[in-house]
Amino acid sequence: MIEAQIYKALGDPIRLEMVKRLAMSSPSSIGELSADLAVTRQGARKQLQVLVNANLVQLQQQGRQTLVTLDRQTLDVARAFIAQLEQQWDERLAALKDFVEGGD
Amino acid sequence: MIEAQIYKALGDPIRLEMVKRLAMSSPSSIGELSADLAVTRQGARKQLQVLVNANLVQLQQQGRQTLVTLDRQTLDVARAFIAQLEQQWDERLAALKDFVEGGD
DNA sequence: CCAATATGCAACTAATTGGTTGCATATTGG
DNA sequence: CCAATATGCAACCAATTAGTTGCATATTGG
Repeated sequence: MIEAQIYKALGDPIRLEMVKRLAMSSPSSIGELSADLAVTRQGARKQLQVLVNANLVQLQQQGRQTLVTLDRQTLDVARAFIAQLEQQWDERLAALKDFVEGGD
Repeated sequence: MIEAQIYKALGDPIRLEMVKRLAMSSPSSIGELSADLAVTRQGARKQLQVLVNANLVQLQQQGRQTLVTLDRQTLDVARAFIAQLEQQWDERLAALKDFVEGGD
């Protein structure tokens, strides 16, 4: 279940906030991304690493700061998987409806 | 961050497997849903409760068994939120491209 | 009626996660 | 050059989660 790790990474308010910030302004430095959260810089850094491990973001050194870039492809995997579940659900529902309505 | 709880619930292989099964055959009984997983029935039941708490599924008593139904609306919230992030990303990217290309 | 079925609840342990503090190190503006 | 900036790494503690075992209870087919 490759996708599980992605959802797990998104399943935390701090990490989701980081992803939201990146959607608005990517790349950001780790410092920017960690500002004004409810945790220390090092706490935020550990959360960021979870996003890195899930391939939701990528890091790139730049002088004394590190830039964080959102990985759109991984977001897409997450979205597409849910869309697929929904499609299966819808198809089954339609089939059931046909069956119930019978020869109408 | 209401969505975080939903992703967190999806962020586990056992729970994601349950959701996948439900997309194929909902409603299922708790027993069916818990069969052939790598954990005991009670272990599976605890995982199922996480899905209930995130409103991803609903329970409904039926005689001696309990039926589990997938909640499509909640899946939709999860999918739509990611889609929105992607859209923001795309818009920013387009704006940046326009800026770089300047008066072309 | 009663054994088999389907499930629930609680206590407990082990593993993982979330967060902190303390210290080290590389880069850079003035 | 050097103080300020931006970051990393490791040890540690607290809280949450994952999973188990053991036992209780309601429903139902024969």
